[in-house]
Amino acid sequence: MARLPVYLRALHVLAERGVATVSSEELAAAAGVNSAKLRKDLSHLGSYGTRGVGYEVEYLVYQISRELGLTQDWAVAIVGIGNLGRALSGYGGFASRGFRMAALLDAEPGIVGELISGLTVEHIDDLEMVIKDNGISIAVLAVPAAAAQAVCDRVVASGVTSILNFAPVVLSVPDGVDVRKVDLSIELQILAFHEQRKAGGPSGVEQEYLEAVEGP
Amino acid sequence: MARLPVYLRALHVLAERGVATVSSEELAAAAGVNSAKLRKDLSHLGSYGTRGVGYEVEYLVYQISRELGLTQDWAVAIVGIGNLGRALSGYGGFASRGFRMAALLDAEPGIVGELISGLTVEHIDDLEMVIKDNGISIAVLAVPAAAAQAVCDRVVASGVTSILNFAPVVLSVPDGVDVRKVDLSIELQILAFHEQRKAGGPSGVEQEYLEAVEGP
DNA sequence: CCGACTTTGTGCGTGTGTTCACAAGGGCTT
DNA sequence: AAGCCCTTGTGAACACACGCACAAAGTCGG
Repeated sequence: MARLPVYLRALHVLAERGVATVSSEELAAAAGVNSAKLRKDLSHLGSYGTRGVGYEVEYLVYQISRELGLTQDWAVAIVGIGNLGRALSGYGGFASRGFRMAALLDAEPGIVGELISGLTVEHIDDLEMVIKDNGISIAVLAVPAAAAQAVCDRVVASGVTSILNFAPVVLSVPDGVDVRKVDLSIELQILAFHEQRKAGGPSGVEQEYLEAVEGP
Repeated sequence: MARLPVYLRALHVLAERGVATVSSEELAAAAGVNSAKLRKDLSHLGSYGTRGVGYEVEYLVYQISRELGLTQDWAVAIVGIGNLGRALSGYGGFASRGFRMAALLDAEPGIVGELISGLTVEHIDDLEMVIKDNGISIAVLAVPAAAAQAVCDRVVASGVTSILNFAPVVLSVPDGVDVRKVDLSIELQILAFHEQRKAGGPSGVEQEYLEAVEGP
């Protein structure tokens, strides 16, 4: 389930505060979900709480981490070291959860060789070699839209089976390869949609198109 | 619907290629969804295609843009000009869709005054003034987790009703304020989860916790 | 002008996710 | 040791979204 990471983060906060046990009600509030949903999620992964008491924070952290595969070390490559790629390479939230930035790649000669977050940027021509040598199974694509599919094909051919795509295109990949897409512009558009709804919605302006196209 | 921006992007690509009309089947393939779903989405917003022909690309672009509120100009503020804030301020996908970066804010004296993407970074002490003077209704939060709720409260108090939150915390806001959360670490965790599933899943390691805690 | 073909719009069955509500179960107090 | 109270785990109703499949509708060729 996609909510497990949210629970996990809330649990980490509680653990830092020294909380030993937590009820489903409290944890659900911290995670921003319904308590029944949380209990069902946790029971679904077979983890047990104690009736009358709640869940032991440390135990639950371990169970969820294991379920998510965070008890192992994942080597991640970032392809495309523009502004976004740089931001991602320095993002602390990755390393603290078992993700190790293992390689940075770019096509721009002015960027290749640069030292960023302790890693030297390598040339994308060496992509296949870099991926195989470092045992990379997850790639982050922060490249321009026009290059995304080509880069995607190459990382898949090199053995990568999970891709986090920031380019605004729909990638096509073979079966067995997972793609998650983060589109920053889409998020803003969804906000604008709700914002407009608050302001009364688009009703009453149905004729705008004709006016814009044909003149009033 | 959250899929409209995806359709819109696909339509823009088609428009650039000079395509005049498109069938639901073609557009659905470009957007990566089922064609029946696409038709239902489009009919839901009252837009009409032509049976036997398809949808007129230009007309559909306008209809969806209007539905999403992209025909108006949205002023956006970015709070927190770290690596991520810089990447966002320079992201071209915003300006091309009716979003205008109107203000950049940060608390760090070394950053305030800096010129980034044509804007001077302002001090967060002036947040209320900046938001009101620029008519900002959407704020992007790229601040550290510890500061996020406080900043959120301030932008809401200043009249912002839509927030795009990159900080890894669950923000609490009054009714009428929309929050969308982008958590880069969560996306990777979800990928790791599927990656682990492919490799055989967490079965067989149930005893690891006891061993890790109590010794073998 | 007519018929065949294409594509939209939608009714319906199906499956999934969400929520309520409650019984089962365990701890804590007396 | 016994009963009370709290919390989990889950059964069942509900709501929603998805996709198939088809009828309505409009176009194009003859």
